Amino acid sequence: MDGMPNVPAASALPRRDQIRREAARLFAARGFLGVGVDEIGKAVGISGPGLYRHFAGKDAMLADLLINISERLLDEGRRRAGGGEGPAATLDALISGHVDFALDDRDLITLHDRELLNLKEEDRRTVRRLQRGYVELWVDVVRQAYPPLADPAAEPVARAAVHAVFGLINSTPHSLGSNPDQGERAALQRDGMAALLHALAHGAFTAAAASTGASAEGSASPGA
Amino acid sequence: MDGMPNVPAASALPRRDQIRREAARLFAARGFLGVGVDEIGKAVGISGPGLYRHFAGKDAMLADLLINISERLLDEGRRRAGGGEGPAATLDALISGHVDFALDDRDLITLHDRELLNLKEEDRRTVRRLQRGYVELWVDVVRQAYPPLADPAAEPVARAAVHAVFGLINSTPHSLGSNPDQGERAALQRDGMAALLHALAHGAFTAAAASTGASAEGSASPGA
DNA sequence: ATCGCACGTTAATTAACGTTAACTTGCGCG
DNA sequence: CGCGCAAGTTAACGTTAATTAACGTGCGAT
Repeated sequence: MDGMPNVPAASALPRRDQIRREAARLFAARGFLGVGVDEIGKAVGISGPGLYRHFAGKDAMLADLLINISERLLDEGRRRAGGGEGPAATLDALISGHVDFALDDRDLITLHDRELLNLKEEDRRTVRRLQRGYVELWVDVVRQAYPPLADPAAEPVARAAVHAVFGLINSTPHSLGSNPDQGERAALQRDGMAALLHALAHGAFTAAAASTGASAEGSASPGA
Repeated sequence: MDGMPNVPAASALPRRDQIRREAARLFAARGFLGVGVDEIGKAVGISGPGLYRHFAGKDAMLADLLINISERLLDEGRRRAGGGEGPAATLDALISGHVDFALDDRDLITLHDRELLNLKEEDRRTVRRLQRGYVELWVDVVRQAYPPLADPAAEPVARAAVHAVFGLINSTPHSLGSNPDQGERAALQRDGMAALLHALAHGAFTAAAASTGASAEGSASPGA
């Protein structure tokens, strides 16, 4: 237990990470319960139970993926929120970060809200805590960027709008063409999609703020 | 084969529909592969294989649910699109229809884009054809309502925006409080959420149109 | 050289699940 | 009355999947 002679840190891609990537791809494509461990093994060149040298079990792979993505989202979000710029620029940074994530880690974003129910209670709580932190981060920034949403009564509106914008940005997997060679019909390229999603998110928040300023923004307003 | 003496049409809720509802609830909660037929049976008061008197198999239940929801969406969409009003009013009608659907049939909306991969090839093609028709309906109306999007080069933008707005509206299951008695924190009531989603969708489309009018809207625009 | 461990392999174990078989029951109708 | 069928029941079957056991192999360090 002296140095670290056994750690293959110099290897191009550690087996563990290779498994992570393939597992994410397969889980995203066919669902956690829809892929067997043998299939994951085959995807990384080893077969079946050999995976158990690297992960405690199939559940542990999913937990690793979901916890890691949630942590990365939250960390990067905190980093961008701490940029010391104005609320508007901060919100832009948050949006860009999330858009990049959705475009570059499509598999993980898909898993992130599709497979939460396949986690054991403890891991699910962990992920949910991280997700909640991330949402709160956004809610705070959005309310600073749009004064009408800063009203205490508008807090549920801001929160719902944040969730909705997540759904908007995460819609990418459904609309982006799969193969890069030829668009299935004529899909947008990555950067165009990023710009569009950014604009859409902005438009949604602007509309949320505008809708709040008008009539009843509180809890129960009967009638039209 | 004379009249129809055997059809229990007068019953309060035909067994078949009861199964549909419970299966949708369970599938949405824990995934198609995550619930067993015994569990579905127990939910409707019969046990296990008794379901096979009403459906050809578990696959058939999911297919029934997904095809039905896709048909309902498309039919209602066509109905609202044929209202003979202006493009703006038509788009409003489409949005309202989809919002109602997302709020009132949350389970089905969840299944709609979560469980498509668990269908057999033929059923999957059927559902995809219906979904595609629904998307085309929206794309046409959106492009009429927002002239900048009518430009042929902006067609991919319009399509992506439609997908994104679907993701936005369908985010409801994640953000709406589950139990009606007491909001888990302080969630929006149904009508408030409907109004908000409507406004957000509008804002997103407006932003899409605005973003198109400005710079390069074509395929590849290098640089910033 | 050889000990020991990281990393795999294949075979066995166990549990769960979808589906089918064989059998019951209650009710409408000639 | 008693036929016949819709609608269930429980038991059995066959498959599949996750996990564990038992067993190899190559290499780095003493």
